[in-house]
Amino acid sequence: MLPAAIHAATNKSLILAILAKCEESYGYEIIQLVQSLSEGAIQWKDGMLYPVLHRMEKDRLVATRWEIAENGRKRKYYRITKNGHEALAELKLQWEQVNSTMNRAWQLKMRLASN
Amino acid sequence: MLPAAIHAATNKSLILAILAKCEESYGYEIIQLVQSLSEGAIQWKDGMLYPVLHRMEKDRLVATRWEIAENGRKRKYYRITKNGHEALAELKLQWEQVNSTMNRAWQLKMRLASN
DNA sequence: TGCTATACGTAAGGACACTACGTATTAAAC
DNA sequence: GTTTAATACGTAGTGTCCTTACGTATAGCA
Repeated sequence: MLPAAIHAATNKSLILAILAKCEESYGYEIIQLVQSLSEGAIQWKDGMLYPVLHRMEKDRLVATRWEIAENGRKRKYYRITKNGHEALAELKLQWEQVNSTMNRAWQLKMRLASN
Repeated sequence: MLPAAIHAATNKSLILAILAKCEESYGYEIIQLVQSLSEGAIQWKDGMLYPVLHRMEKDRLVATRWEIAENGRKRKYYRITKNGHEALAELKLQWEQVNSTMNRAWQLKMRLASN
């Protein structure tokens, strides 16, 4: 399994990116979407996702409504808010900065002292 | 400043990548190298770095020696171990998987249901 | 003499991942 | 008909680890 730190660094971004494109989704489906998007590399347990969603709701990054789905099950649907869109843009920028740094680090060729 | 989660997800990789290319480095220099590599995006405080280095030493990812530097200061030099090289390779692979997922998430075009 | 840069360290608080567990419904398998 | 798996939500407790705030010490410069 991926390290906890990777999960912590990516969970909000992934959820927000998914909700930015679906008009709505719900916990169980998000877990499957992330697994599909990552080609199996990221497999969230439900106990890992729900606290994140609750925190994001508290922070007004997402809004929710309960509904009885067509299959008779009770579901809590999440949608992204304006705050959520702003947070997503910022997280994306931060990720790109850090990813560039990681790539530079892996390509280091003994020229550290001269920089 | 970057979120704590980003730091947690990247600090070991950055340190190991730097030490894989320098034969040796030390805390204060690593902080400056990371700042330079990231073009200022990542600015570690010393109190954030040293606990990470100590944990990595305990986990045998790095080995250390004390030395009096040419400027008369006492320095603790770190070098990467075999374990460290292996950990770096694994962390790099994990990062690439997750980065691919992030990129796919940001490029989603409403085709979630069909996958 | 005082300030800044260099260089190391720890303590305490807080945030949060992760496991384990609990509840409930539907559909399929046996 | 009964069990199992899939669906769907949730919380409690443990442990990890970031972060701030300190503390120690030397060198160089104004």
